[in-house]
Amino acid sequence: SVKLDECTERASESFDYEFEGKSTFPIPKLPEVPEGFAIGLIVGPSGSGKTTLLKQRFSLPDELPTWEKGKSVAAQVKSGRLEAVRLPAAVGGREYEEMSKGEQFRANLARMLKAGGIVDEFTSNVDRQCAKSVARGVAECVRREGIKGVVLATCHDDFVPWLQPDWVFSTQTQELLILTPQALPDVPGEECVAEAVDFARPVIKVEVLRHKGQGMWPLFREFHYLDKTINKSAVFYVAWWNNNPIGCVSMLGFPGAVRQGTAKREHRTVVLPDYQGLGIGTRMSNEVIASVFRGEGRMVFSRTAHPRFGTHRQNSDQWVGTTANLTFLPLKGVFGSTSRITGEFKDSRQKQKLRICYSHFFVGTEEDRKAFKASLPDDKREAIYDEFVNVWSKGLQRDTKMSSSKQTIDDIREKERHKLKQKAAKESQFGKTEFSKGGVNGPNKVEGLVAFGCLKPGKNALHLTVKGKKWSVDANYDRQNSVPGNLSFQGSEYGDVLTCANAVMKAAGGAPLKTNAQVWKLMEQGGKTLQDMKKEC
DNA sequence: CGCGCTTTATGTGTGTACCT
DNA sequence: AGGTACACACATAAAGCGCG
Repeated sequence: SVKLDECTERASESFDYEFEGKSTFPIPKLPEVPEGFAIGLIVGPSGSGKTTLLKQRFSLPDELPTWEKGKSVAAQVKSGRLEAVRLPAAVGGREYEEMSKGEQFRANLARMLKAGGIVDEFTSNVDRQCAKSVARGVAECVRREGIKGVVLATCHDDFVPWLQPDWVFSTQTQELLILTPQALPDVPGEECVAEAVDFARPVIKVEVLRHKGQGMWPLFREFHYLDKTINKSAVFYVAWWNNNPIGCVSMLGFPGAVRQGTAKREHRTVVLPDYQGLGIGTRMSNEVIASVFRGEGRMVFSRTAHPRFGTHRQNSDQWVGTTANLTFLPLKGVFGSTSRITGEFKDSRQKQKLRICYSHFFVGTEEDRKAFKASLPDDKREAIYDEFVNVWSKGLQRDTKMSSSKQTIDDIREKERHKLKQKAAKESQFGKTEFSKGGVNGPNKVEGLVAFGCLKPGKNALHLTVKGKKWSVDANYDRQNSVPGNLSFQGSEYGDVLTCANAVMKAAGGAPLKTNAQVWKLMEQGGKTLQDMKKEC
């Protein structure tokens, strides 16, 4: 627990992360390790519980070893230890305080090479070549002297072959690997020089590959900022840096009669915490989206609540806003699907309703668009491309309008919150409704609210019996004064009546009802059952 | 192997509220 | 009365998975 101050609040806000001053996280569970082991290794990313585990299971000392002033480090460690940690004699002759951080780490390591020695942040302070060399030195020393029970924790695992530990535990996958130590390999270019410092910005080469199935989602799900679910039909892409998966993107087909399988949308995008802040997320996502756009000839939509992602797209000429840009999660009305979400993810969805979300349409570069057009099916090329240009130009219009209105994100958020308040006021006036997946719980649970959007006042509505189930609506309802009248509704809501009616119409070979007006007409005929009407078809 | 289930968020069509 | 903005409901493509 920490005290909430302005800085913490601002930090949590800019990551769109709700923080109430308390954070909890599960401590990894380490199974029993082999009796009498020599070296154990705990591996996992920063913040995954390595240190906590060391404290709980292996009594990690709170303080580092103390060093006497005016006395060389070499004089305060056992013989052979400096070689083991690859500290040159010239360095070992110095006082502890005169050493660099990397050298100090190795000096402390030299002191911990004893039975039950516990070392956190193993090789964090040295370059990777040196790490391998140190690992080999430690392994040699431990084997030579028959030291038992040394446990090292680290966020690297590149030196494992040179350490040959008896077991490795991953705090990320919670897996314990029991190993049989093998002969130690030589470290190429074994001499360990002082840590090289490179101020040049490194080039990060990330490869994004399609991954069959969703087997890798569990690696990323914990780090998705809102939601841990993934759609079963999501096509999954993984970003690799060297041989490490560092992020993922998934794409879904876009539903809708209008789109007719011509569009896709982005679904889940995650960059693992250790790699965030490098601009990988937006590039990775753009790469996948551009390839779907160019190669598959699909228009691409994407909706995000993440401020960085959204802002990037707002400022990019490769994206235009859609009608849902800069709104809260659409509240599909009191009967809408979002209000029916139950179970494990209800809370995260509820929170999402209070976030400004960005919705964008990918338009790419000139070159992207050429490739997109080229990959469209011949017979529909012009039609789909026209549609693309149409959506694009509408988006541009909206963007222009939006930027000329000079509204800030805060203004929009305030406006959206106001809307929610009004909705809540209506609910408190007419009572809150309860929903289950199949519709409304029991009869009469929806009075008032159902009349808001669905039924005309003063008209007797539909009385139906379908498959033995009774449907009746008596909508004597005074809309002007917004007071629920004598409304009773058995079965379900308007949408279900429509669906139900259409099902019968379809079975009977009639035209489906398309408009509310048609449904009302149907309702006005009151007294007839759908089965009766079916006979008339 | 085939079928059914599951999931998402858009544009469109429709109705409603509010302003001038 | 007309115009604009807002609000809500609807249909739906697609891939994997469980099940028979």
